[in-house]
Amino acid sequence: MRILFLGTPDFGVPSLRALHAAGHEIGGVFCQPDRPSGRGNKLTLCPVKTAALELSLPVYQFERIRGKEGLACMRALAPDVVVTAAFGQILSQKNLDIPKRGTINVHGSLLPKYRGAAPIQWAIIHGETETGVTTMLTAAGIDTGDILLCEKTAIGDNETAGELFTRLADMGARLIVQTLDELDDITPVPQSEAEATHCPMLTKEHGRIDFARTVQEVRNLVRGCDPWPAAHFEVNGKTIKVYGTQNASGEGVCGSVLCADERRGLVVACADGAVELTEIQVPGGKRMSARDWLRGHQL
RNA sequence: CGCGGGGUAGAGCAGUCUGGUAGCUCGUCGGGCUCAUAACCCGGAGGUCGUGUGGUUCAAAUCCCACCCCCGCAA
Repeated sequence: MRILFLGTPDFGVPSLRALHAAGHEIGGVFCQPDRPSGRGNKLTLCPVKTAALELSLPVYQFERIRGKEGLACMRALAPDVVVTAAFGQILSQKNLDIPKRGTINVHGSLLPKYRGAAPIQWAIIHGETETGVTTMLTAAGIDTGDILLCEKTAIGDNETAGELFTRLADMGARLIVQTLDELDDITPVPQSEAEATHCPMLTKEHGRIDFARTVQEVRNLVRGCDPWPAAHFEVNGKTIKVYGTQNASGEGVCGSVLCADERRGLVVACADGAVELTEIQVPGGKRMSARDWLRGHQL
């Protein structure tokens, strides 16, 4: 089938590679425009573009794919199917009308739960024990289209968003290939609006740790915000990022530091107990074990 | 030329401003104490101070120059 692939960040890369490897004709890869980013504000290519160039596929970038130029470009490429994977722009009905056999999206959750921009992180933050990937026919709403296939997976007790992200991206790649293979035999199933939940795009503010919550909730936040935006809290005007935790013993006013020495580690009181922050990062410093950091610093 | 912090022993840091014998905590090795210990005491090993056949100097971790690498913010 002649496919147009729309994606921008890492999540889409395995799907793009898998479709290419499966022998599909990829008429074009669309991604967000290159933007200045990173230290020094250098112009940075997005992961999907980098992968597309490696595969010698033509890349198209539009500020608004819904715009006249974007639509014209898509039409000119005459796709059978459009595949989207974390593209980052919302398609209009005009975009959706272009491919003969429809637009299919790969999403990192078990729809209709966790519609929206950061389903993987939110699933962990909310303490879910199971998630998955879903392929669906794209409709005009955000992640509201009829479901084609889905695959479940358990979330590990200590699994971080970054780790789960990688696993789901690979699962999504297999699932999108399977979906296209079996497209004629799959009956699309409408989503249950009653069960639908929507999650917002993650911001740095979402990573702020509220020690008035339970130990488990704090630990879920840390896992779900790793590696970005990183769970963090302020002390003495410094932002300390937290990447690793474990249960600890102790009681105290929520947020109070119960101990901070290299022997006992960095322990903070929460609503129903205490949590040890085992891996941290301070501004300008590397990620390191809290005990290492405490050898040379005081809190 | 977006803003900023940093590279010193296996780990984490101080020392740099004000140039003058390389320090601290931990780990490690050996010994001691203890019913015992991640406790305590004594002793030891371990460093081209990011790189430079760079500059200044009687003397450079420290001042000057160039380069490499790591990281935070902002996007």
